[in-house]
Amino acid sequence: MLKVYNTLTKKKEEFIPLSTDEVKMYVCGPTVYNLIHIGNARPIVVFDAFRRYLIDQGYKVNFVQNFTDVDDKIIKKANEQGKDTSEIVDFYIKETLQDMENLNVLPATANPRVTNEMDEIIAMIEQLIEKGYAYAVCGSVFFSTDKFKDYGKLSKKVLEELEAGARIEIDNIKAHPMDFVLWKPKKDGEPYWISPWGKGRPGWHIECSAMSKKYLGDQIDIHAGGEDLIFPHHENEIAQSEAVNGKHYSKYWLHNSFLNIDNKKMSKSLGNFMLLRDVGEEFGYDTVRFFMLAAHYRSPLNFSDKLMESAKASLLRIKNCSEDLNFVLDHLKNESKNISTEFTQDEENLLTQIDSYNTRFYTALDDDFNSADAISIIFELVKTINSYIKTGKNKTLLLTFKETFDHFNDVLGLLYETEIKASSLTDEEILNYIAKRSAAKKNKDFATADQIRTFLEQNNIQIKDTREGVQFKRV
RNA sequence: GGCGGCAUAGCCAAGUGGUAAGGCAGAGGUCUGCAACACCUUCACCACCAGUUCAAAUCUGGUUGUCGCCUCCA
Repeated sequence: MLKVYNTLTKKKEEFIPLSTDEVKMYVCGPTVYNLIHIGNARPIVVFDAFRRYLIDQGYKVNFVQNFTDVDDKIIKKANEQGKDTSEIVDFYIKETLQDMENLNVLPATANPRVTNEMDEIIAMIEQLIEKGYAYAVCGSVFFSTDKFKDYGKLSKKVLEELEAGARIEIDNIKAHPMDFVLWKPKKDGEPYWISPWGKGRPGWHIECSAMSKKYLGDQIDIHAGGEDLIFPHHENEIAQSEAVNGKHYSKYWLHNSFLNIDNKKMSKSLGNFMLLRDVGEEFGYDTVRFFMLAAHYRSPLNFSDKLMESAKASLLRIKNCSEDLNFVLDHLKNESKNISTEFTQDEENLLTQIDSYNTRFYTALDDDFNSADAISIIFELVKTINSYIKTGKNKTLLLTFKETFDHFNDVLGLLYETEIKASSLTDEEILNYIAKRSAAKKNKDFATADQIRTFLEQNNIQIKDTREGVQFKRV
């Protein structure tokens, strides 16, 4: 039974979707004015893995992630570079989608862009005005926070206290200091759309409410994003959506904790961010993915080169196991005499062990998606497999190992083909060198043997001596 | 000022009432021509104080430290 921590109730709750076989999930996407940083990558990775788990549980997941493609920072960047905003936006959306692919993120069911959804956004604002939740002043439209009685239910904030906060600028065209903007009037040099209130563009919060409504309907199962979005973004979304639809909006609100750098929040505005692109190229995107899933999504996670090195070494252990297992199975194909059909007592015990790994793996993920705990089970399985393949040859058991191991890795999306550095050598050439090295070893000409090994390593080929022969892989 | 999170080995990180998963790094060993990979062994009284309990890292109160939200932010 899956339980998730719901920010709305501050409790772990049993996950029961609105419909028995489908889950509607909305994750707030990035504002596209730069390549995404590794902090942006955390919700992307974590909620992708969560989605995979739901799929594994038999749900069809309708997964929507938007791109915010109209925003002050985008306009600023366009002006700086003397380009049209659409040019900036198209470029960064393309690059962000590439980053997601590099992270082995499943494509979303829909990736709506704000600028394509203006009709829905304007229509929603009109309805808010009609229902008395919003008012227009001087080309702006504001949401009237004190009209929505549940305002603050997600962030547990009380209007009066927010009002007392010193950091809120008093804007005298607003009826209430906490009212937030739904539509802002056009300024010089800014892109604009025509609305009943004049030329302008939408406020940030209404965009997600409108896109979520259009692509998923009035009610959704899961709304997810970074914890900093709880207030005001998600709080305002609830106000807008529930005011218009008259229904409870999202059943579960999931928020990931931050990825910090030097124990400080990383953000575009603080300027202490690292681009996913750079980190991914240096340590491998699969390492980034592993790193993020190796901690619980609601725990703060610190980032450093040292930690990435460590994560890379950890992941290598899983990769090596996968390769060794495949190698042994491959080897067994050509060698029928070694295939035993009877299980020894030890092998029977291992089958029981696999069952227990399965149970523990699912128990971990059922408990608020504890991917860190689940990964620890993978490592236990790795150890068991590594021990067995040293001597064990039972094909049925080996296949059971493989099935379980691959399944665990698939649920988290952990092992996938990453870009392989081109080597000028063909497989045939490599095998040739390996044969030469083996011959040299046989003649105790170790100098030549080592020379060949070094040569191959320089060409990004790693070789490994095993009982069954020499393995190689491109790295 | 208001609200919230966190504090577990050298590092990272699970565990939320019955005497501490897992990974990296380290040490010793097996394997190897040497290495890499792998395997075996080894490595924590859980920030501090008080309390509840037969029993607490785990619950309660307090202290200290730390991070975040209240403003664009994943």
